Order: sequence, then structure tokens, then C-alpha cells
Amino acid sequence: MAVERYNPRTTEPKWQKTWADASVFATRNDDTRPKYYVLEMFPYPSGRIHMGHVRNYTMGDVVARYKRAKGFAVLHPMGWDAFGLPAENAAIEKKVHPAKWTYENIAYMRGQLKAMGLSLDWDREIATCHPGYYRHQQAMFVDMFDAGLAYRRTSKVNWDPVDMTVLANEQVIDGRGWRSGALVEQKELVQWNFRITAFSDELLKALDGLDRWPDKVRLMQRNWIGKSEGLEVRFELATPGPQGEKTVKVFTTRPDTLFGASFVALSPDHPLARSLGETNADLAAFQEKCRRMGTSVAVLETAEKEGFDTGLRVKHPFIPGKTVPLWVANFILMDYGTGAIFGCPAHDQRDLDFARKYGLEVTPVVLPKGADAASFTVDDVAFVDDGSIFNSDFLDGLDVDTAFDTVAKRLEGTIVDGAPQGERKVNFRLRDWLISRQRYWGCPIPVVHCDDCGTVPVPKDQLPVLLPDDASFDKPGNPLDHHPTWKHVACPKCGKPARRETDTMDTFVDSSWYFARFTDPWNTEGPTTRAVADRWLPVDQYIGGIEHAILHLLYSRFFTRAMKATGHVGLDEPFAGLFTQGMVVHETYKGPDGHWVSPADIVIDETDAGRTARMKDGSGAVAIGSIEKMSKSKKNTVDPSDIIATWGADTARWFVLSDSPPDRDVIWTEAGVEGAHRFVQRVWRLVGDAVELIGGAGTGDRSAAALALAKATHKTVAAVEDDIEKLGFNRAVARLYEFANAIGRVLAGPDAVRADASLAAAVEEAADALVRMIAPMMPHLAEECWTALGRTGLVADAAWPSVDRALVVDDTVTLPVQVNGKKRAELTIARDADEAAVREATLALEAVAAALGGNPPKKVIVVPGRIVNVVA
RNA sequence: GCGGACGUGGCGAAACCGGUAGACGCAGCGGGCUUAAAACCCGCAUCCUUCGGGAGUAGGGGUUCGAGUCCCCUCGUCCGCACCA
Repeated sequence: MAVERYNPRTTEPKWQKTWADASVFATRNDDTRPKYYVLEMFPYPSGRIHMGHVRNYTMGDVVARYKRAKGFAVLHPMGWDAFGLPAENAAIEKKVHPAKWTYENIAYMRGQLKAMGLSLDWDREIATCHPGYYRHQQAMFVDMFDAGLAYRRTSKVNWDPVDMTVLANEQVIDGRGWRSGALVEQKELVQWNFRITAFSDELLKALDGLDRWPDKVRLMQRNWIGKSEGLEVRFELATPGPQGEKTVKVFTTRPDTLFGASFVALSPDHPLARSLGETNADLAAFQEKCRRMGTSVAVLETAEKEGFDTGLRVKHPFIPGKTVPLWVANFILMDYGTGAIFGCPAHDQRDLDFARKYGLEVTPVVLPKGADAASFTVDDVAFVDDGSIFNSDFLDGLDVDTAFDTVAKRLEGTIVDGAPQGERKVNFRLRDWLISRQRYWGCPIPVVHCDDCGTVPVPKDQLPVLLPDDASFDKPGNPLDHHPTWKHVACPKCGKPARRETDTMDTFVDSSWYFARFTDPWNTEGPTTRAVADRWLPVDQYIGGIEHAILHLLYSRFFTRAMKATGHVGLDEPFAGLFTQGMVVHETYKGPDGHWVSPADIVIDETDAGRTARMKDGSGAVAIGSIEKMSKSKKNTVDPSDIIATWGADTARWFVLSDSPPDRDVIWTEAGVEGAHRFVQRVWRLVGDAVELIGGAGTGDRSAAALALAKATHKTVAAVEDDIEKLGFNRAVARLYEFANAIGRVLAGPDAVRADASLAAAVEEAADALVRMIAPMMPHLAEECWTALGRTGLVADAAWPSVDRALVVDDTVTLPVQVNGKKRAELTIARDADEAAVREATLALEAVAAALGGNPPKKVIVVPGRIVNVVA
């Protein structure tokens, strides 16, 4: 028997055409079967797909094809997150219009995705930069404006004074603009925001119901929202501030430590700090220095803690005559709480670092359990846990919670400057969502500014507000702002000359509702068609990178609520199931000249002595570096198109599913790909070999060999099904390898199969099941095998094999037998044997008897179906 | 700095609820087939060992009849931090 090698290069395009011609994966909105919506995070059209996309879309495709086989009406669409910075950078650097650049990238990447053989409904394809998409986004912005969910306020941005442009945080490198190298300044602009904080509590509470989300993502979102219950305390200034300020309001979650307060600190942008700065040149210089740090929280908080003593003092609320100094400090954020804190160094690490640096008092007021009040001191490590309060007058002896309440009650009842000195307050870390971007390639914010009428939303019948095609990118600043005519319009209300808003929306807005648009992308009247959206949503399984754990997912959760409030959808939570997949990583290599070199240019030699590498062109030895995220700068990328051209899409798909658990990083290796390809050929050979032996009528009782194979088949189907349901693709792959080995062992003896009709029938069943099971993972190979087996139709339309439960469970089990927790023997016994029988059989074992040495066991622990442990 | 995760053979991993650590794959080694090579097939493979056994899941401690799994501490790596997507 000679089976030709399987040739993916001819086979894969053939089946892709077959699927496309028959519209196999086009989903009808009137399909009445139970629905299943599987979605992968749509790509940014950067130019070419990368291995991360291959992994992400393969996983989604396995789920989509599996659910189709299980009888669901599957919605599995694809689109493009098409607005964004790189298109504008390309316009500046390569003089190509962002639209042209973007649409060309989309065309190329669409071809790459199609070559992967994904079961996508391409009829629903959308691009967020298309007016047919963003017009609806503008309409929803107007709805949200009317509902009070969109508003303007002043916020800080990173300003590049040379390029005269706003910089993204990633464009600020060591405090300087990435292109100009100029020191970045903080600048205040009036900008548009979405009122996500209106939903703070709800977004927090609803996390509990998202039981098909990873716990880590829910925890990260919980911490991000950051609900904390505390107290606002107004400290009285010992002498009034320059504007006559009498008090400073701080927010604290630890009022119990008030007696340990040794300073009060203001954000450099706190109104009182500002007014003090007006008359104090040194303070103004300090504030100026703080403003040169950019706006990134990570930078602000990792910077060396610095402060400035204003010279003013505030009165301690409880200790008559005591005052503490008022500082301005660089690590106090104006956006959180009241922009001011009181510092209790003994019980807060950051305050302690600050106090040690500036020689401020450190008074411990919470005593750890068992510590001695007379000798307890705090040196370099703050004590932040619970304990009993001391050094604190009327709080002494109380625990932290009780002291909190006592302080709160006392301050609520104290009147300072005409108001209670303390007020209980629930504070959130979550800030409103700043959506204004001073950029061209984004969705224009549909608003007109009129001197008489103020801020006027563009009426819906005048939407979309289109981007002008003829923008110029060679001048610094926002192309929309310096466009000669675009922003000059008549006020929609009074008709007088007015100005368009020139800010565009954050691209996170685009990706906050695309999943809803996919349900009816053909609707020209509105963003969604309610009945259709309500049928398909929520997304049953959403798959994407962990890097989106907070922002994209939280914004989408908010936007869905906003869409509900404005009547566009009928649900709160867009994603019922979430899976976050790991990255594709690769070894790095440095060539003889010390520069990074591409894996495509080297050869790896593996021997007993280890792995070495050299240049393919013979130019010298290559140093093998660490395994890192694929990146252009380190040249450790692999182009999916090259892989598909060389090995075929099925090989690439199989590899990214096989090697690592899907939520962990997978290391791309050439050897691993070769292994995956060997399996492709192996399946093809197995099916070819099986075809020669099957087709007879397998009737009557099964032989022992046939029963064994049938059991292997049904156990494998049950296990693979379970694995795919849990997205454990690497486990499913391992089981399919084992199953192929089992089939291979039977096919190695073809004469035995020919002599045993029941075995031939079992082989046919096994081959049939194997093909159906690999179909979601290697769809082209599966179709080819399906045809070879003589099946009609497409395996893409075939059902998932059903499991005969009677063949999955065995009559006997083999239990490990431990003595004192160490394995000493095995016991094979009837599966339904009761505990007494297991105990008796265990004690009769030679190894157990020897270990006991004639003494009775102290204890025998029998865990049914699992283990026996004898305690001697 | 804050928040979140991860760490198991030469390598990627498996072990689902606290119950046989290392399934499956990669690389390696030995053998078969072959004039030869590739492909393919079979086998060996955590470490130490006096061959009885002992040690072992980043390191240290704890709970338990039993810990890779639970708890505490330490170390290392990775992700996010609000204008990259």
C-alpha cells in the first residue's frame, strides 16, 4: 500500500474555495437553532498578521467549528480595529494617507487570515475607520451626550513643545518626546470624557456574576475600580492660606492612625498648592519640576519621592495646640481622593519613606499583637496590619475597625468652619474615561462649538461627520485643527458661523461595541437592530490577550451599559465567557557582528553536547539568547505566511494549539513545527491505511481487540470533548496523539484486521472519529480524509461523534497502595468494590504485610477509585 | 511604586476535587528497514544508589494519613498602570 504524501499547498486552497463557494460559514440571523457567539479580539491592521494572531484565531476557530459540530448556530465574525496612531505615523514617515495605508493593510491581512482556513463569516466584516461604522458611533455619542454620559472637563496631557503635539504615554521616553527629544510638559486641555464612574459600583458588583471569566481578570478589574470606604477629614490651617483658605480636605482609609499623623501633603496641582505657588518662587519651581514628569502614573509613582515644605502648618484635630507641617509632594495624585493626604509614617510605607527622607516625626499608634508598647518602634518597614491602638488618647486599646468608627463619629460631630470636620465617604480609584484625542485618524467627535449656543451636538440626520480626505501631515499639531476649511461650519442650532470639535475619539471607543455591530452590520439606520442584537448577545466565548484584561474589557462593559441606557442593546454584560491567551515567544539570536539576527537566517545544531547555532550563509557562529516576546527590534519573529507556505495552515494551527496551555506563552520552535507536520502526514497515512481495511459489515460480538479499540475511541471522544469545552487544547492534542498511536498499533497488523470483521468495524469507527475530532483543529486535512473515507458532504457540516458511556468506564480499577504516604504496591480490584473489600485486599498484599511486620495497621484510608493509604 | 500572575526532567508540558509526579510532544541515544540517506517502525530515557532503596515539582518553613496542588516567608520571570492596540 502506498499512500502519497499529503500536500497542503494544493489541498488547503481547494477546501477554502469549497467552503467559500458554498457559504458554509455564513451565519443567518433567522437560524433558529441554539445560538453560540464566539469572538476573538479583532486585529489592528498593522500590515501583516503575526503568530499571536494565528494562535488567537486558531483557538477561536476550534471553538467555532466544534460548536457547529455540536449543532449550534454559530456566529463567528471578523473585522478591523482600523483607527489608530500607526496609520498617522506612516503618513508622516512614508507620506501615505492613513486611509490608503489602512485599507491596503486590511486587504493584505484579510488574505493572510483566509489562508488560515478560519470558519469566519466574512459577509459581516467591518472596519472601524469606515464611515458606515463610525457614523453609528457618532450617533451613540450624541445619545450619550443627551443622557449626560459624555461631558467636557479639564485634563492633563503630555505636551511636546517642539512638535507642538500631544504625546501618548508610550511616546514619552525618559521624560522626552520620542521624535523631537524635547522635554515633555504637562499641559491642561478641556477634553471629552465618558462618565464611566456613574457605573463604578455596578461594574464592580457585576463582576461577581461573570463566572466564566478568569478570576485573575476579575480581581484586576476589582482593584482597578478600587472601591474604598474612608473618611474625608478637614484639617484646619493654623494660619489662613493666600486666598483665605481655612481648611485642607484629605481622604483617608485609616482615620484610626490619626494620632500618628506627622504631616499633611498636597498634590502639586492642588488648588491650595497652586495659590501658594503664586507667591513662592521655590514652590513654583518645585511644581514646575513635577509637571515635567509627564502624566503616566507608573512614572510618577516610581520616581524618587520628593516634597516641598510650604512652611504652613495644620492643626491636629484631636491634640490641642499640636500642629503638623503642610507639604507638597510629587507622589500625591490630584485625580484620586481630594488630592491631599495626611501622612502617618509608622503605618504606611510610602509615608514612612517620605518621613525618613525629610526627617519627619514617626509615631507608632498601632501595636502588633504581642508587641510591647514601651519598646515597639518602626524603623524602615511600616506596620500596616491590624493591632491594638496605643499612643492615641481616647482610642487606646481599640482595634483598628473600632477606632475607625470612633474617629468618624467624633469628627462628624465636630464643627469646623461651619461644617462637620469628618464625613464618611466611599471613594473609587476609577476615573472617568477621557476619550478626546488630538489626532486625525479617529472617529470625529460630532459636536460644534458656537459662541452663542455653546456646545451643540451635530443632529443625527447630519451624521456622519466625515474626516476630510485632504489632510496634511507635514505640519506639527492636529491635522483636523489646521485644516483650512474643515472645522468652519454653521451652528446646527442658530446657523451662525461656528467651529467643529477637532478632537477625535480614543480608539478604545471603536472596540467597545464592535461585538454588537457584528450581529447586524448591514443596518444603515442604527448601530444595532434590537431583536437581532438581543438574540446573539452576549458573546458566549471571547478570546484575546491578557494585556486587555482591564482597559478594553472594562470600557466595553461600560459602553454596553451606556448602549442599554440609550436603547441600543438589552443587556449589561457583553462577554459571558472570557479567555485570555498567552503570547507566542521565540528564542533570540545574535550574529557574529553582535547584532540581532532572524531565525530564518540561522541553523541550529543539536547534539549530546547541547545546542549551538550558526549563520546559514556560513558567516560565523550565532549566540543563542533568551526567549522573548516576538518583536521586530529583536528580529525573533516568524512570519505566518512563510510558515503556511512551507508547512500549510493545518501544521501551524496544530502547533500553536499543541505545545503549551493556551493561557500560557508558547515557544515557537522550528523543531516543534516539524513535529506538528509529521503528525499531519501521520493522520493522512493512518486514514489511508484504514481505508484499505474497512467497508465490511461489522456485525456480531466484538473481539477483545475490537473492544479495546472501541473503548479507546469512546474514551478519547469523551476526553477531547471535555478538553475543548474547557479550552484545554493542548490536552486535547495530547489525547489525539495517544489515540493515533492506538490506531497505529492496530493498523500495524493488517492481517488481524482482515480476519476480524468486528475489528475492521472498530477501525472504521476509530478513523471516522479521529477525522471528526481533528476537524476543528486541522480542517483542511480533515476534509481530505473525510473524502478518502468515502464520506459524502463536508466534515465541516458533520456532527461531533457521540459517546457510548458504557465503553468509557472500565469494570476494574488499579489503585495505588501507599504505606505511610509512600507508594508500595498496586491493587487491581472491581470498580464497585466496597471499602471493606478494598481494605481486606490491601492488607493481603505482600508488600503491605511486609511493611506492617505482623502488626495491625493504625489506620487504613480508602479513597474510592483513587488510592489506599495504610498508616503503620 | 501599586495591582495581577507564573516557576515541575535536556526542552514544551500532564497530573481536573489534596491522592501513583513526569501522560503526550520535541530534542537525544540504541535498534530495525535501506546499497545509502530521508521518511517510517520498535525500544531507552528525572537524579543518586552499595540495586535493598533514597531524593525530587525555584528556595525555606507549616497544615495533613497524604502537598506540584492549601497557608506563611524569600528569590526569579512576565503582564497591566488610564493617550500603543
